[in-house]
Amino acid sequence: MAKNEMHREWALKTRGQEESGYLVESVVEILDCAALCFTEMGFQGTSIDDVARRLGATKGRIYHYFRSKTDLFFEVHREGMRRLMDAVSEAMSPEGAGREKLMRMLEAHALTMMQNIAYEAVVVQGVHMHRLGATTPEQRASLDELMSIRQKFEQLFVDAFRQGQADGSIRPDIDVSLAVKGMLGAVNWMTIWYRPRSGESPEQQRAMAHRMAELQIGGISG
Amino acid sequence: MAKNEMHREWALKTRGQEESGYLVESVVEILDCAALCFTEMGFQGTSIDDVARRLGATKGRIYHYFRSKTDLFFEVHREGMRRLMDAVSEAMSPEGAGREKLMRMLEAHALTMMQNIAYEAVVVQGVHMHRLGATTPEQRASLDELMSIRQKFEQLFVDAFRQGQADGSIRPDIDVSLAVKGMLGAVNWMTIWYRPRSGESPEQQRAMAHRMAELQIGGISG
DNA sequence: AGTTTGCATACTACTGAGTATGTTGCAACA
DNA sequence: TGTTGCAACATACTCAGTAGTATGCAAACT
Repeated sequence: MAKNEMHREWALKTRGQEESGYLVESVVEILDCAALCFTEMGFQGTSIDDVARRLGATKGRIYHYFRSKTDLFFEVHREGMRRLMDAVSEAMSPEGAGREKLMRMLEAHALTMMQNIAYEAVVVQGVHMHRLGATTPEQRASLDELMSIRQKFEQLFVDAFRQGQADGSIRPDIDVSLAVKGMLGAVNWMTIWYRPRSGESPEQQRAMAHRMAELQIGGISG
Repeated sequence: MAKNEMHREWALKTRGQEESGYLVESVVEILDCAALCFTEMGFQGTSIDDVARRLGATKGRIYHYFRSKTDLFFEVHREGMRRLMDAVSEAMSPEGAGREKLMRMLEAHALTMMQNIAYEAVVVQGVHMHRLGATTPEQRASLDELMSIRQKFEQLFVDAFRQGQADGSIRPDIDVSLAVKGMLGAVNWMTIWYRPRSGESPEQQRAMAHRMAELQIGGISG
């Protein structure tokens, strides 16, 4: 097994029944610290030594599991996207009018952002990076893969939107792409300003996510 | 006059009647190229040599006008904020119901983003950087100043919102802060996906800005 | 004629990604 | 119970890129 496949291997494992329970811990710790560093200082602003210092370890440990800094970033990104995708997919399942479905999806999106700020801030950064000049072809390939997932993610919202227009719960005269980009932008922007307040309960978080979704669906007119 | 004051000096001059017309061009060229570089590759990812190469010049030219890379970034940011502030301030002037006023402001914001993508993408990046660990105290001071302007900017929207709630044109039961952050997030996110299409007319741009503002105000319910 | 402006050239000092090479502990044979 | 092998790191090093500086130099200004 190639080094850089270890984490993905682990991801597959935990989907099944077994857990090695040791290697896992170590890799997750690295990912968590990396997510925090990338969130606080950006990709270029974070050095591998920064991540290592935060881990209370040295570069050796990181390069033992990840081939490069870019690889590390992508794995954090991938994990963030996975959490988002899972949450939104689940919110889609109980069918209903498109408008309500879309709102549930938005709410799930917002809540996931709030509960995984570090990982999701990296995801947002990755979307930024997409337009940035590619470095190596290998990196470009990884980035393209992630953007393809991102595209599917956005498509889920577009589909729900169209369904809502079809069933009359959403105005038919709207530029779907623009509307979806607006809604997702509002939610993604949370990575900038939202930080969990100490002692904030999950109920409070859910309430905020709900209000955010409501605003994007219903507007503000009195 | 200190080196790093040259551009600000210039900004003040153009506010008056006179223009030297030579130094100005050179500095503006640098700012334009810097804005493009920072937008495409990020602050940390851009080297001074990159900006110089894009200028068809060398470092010497840049360091002749700017004390440091950070200084250059801040000046681009400052210019971007100035354009935003000007546009939104003007949109505020014709008074009216809060809802319409807020919508005009949002539209002006969106349009300015579209017409100054490079500069405004740097502004958005700067907001990101705010939470990032400060480097030198001097940089921290500049950044704090810019964030104070940013705060005033956001406050303009908050005020308009409250006015709308007072005059009944906006629902009174809304968390103002959350709503404003959502709206501004939707517009700021444009720096990610919007790129002017070749041959796109100002009318088309205005139409898109208008639709974006409309969505944030009126929602999507059918 | 001397000074300043507006750059270019050449150099320094340092950071930081990636690598090569230990070192240690556990585990599975033999 | 040695001992062999490998995983999981730590240590030490290389080397390319880069922010910033020192200096040169022609043209413009005074």
